[in-house]
Amino acid sequence: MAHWLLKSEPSSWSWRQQVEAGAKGTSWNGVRNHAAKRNLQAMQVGDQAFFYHSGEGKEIVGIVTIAKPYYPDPTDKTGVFGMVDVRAEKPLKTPVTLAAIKAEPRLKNMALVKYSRLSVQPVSEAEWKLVGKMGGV
DNA sequence: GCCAACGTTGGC
DNA sequence: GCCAACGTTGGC
Repeated sequence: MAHWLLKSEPSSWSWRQQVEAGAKGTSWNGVRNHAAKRNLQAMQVGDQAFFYHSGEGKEIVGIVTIAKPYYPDPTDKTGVFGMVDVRAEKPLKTPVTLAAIKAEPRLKNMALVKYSRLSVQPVSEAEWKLVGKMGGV
């Protein structure tokens, strides 16, 4: 099972809204970047992803599960981009901040640090475990 | 096909 | 509010 990281500005879509969406989940739409698209396409149902708040917070706040694999994004008129469905799994007991990630040498290769603008990122098994531990999961 | 200009993202 | 990174656009 692969792991991922999804970024969102809380002002447009927050962890709280994701939780309130409940078990049915919601579509992760609006991705308009080809590298991010490739990651979305690689996702499988049951994969888990960190939910990261950019801008306000700058921290990983929760874990979501992929509920539906890649399908066309109706908000994209060009038809080039797609999306997946995700549902909130659980919050981190302690949010893991970007500062904490940057301060941890074993996380220096995380995409979040190296490719900060990429909105859908892969997370390695080692990174997933360590960040989970830091977050009290 | 190159590259300058421009827009967007997101950390600081 | 600034600016670096980076993707996209458009002139040549």
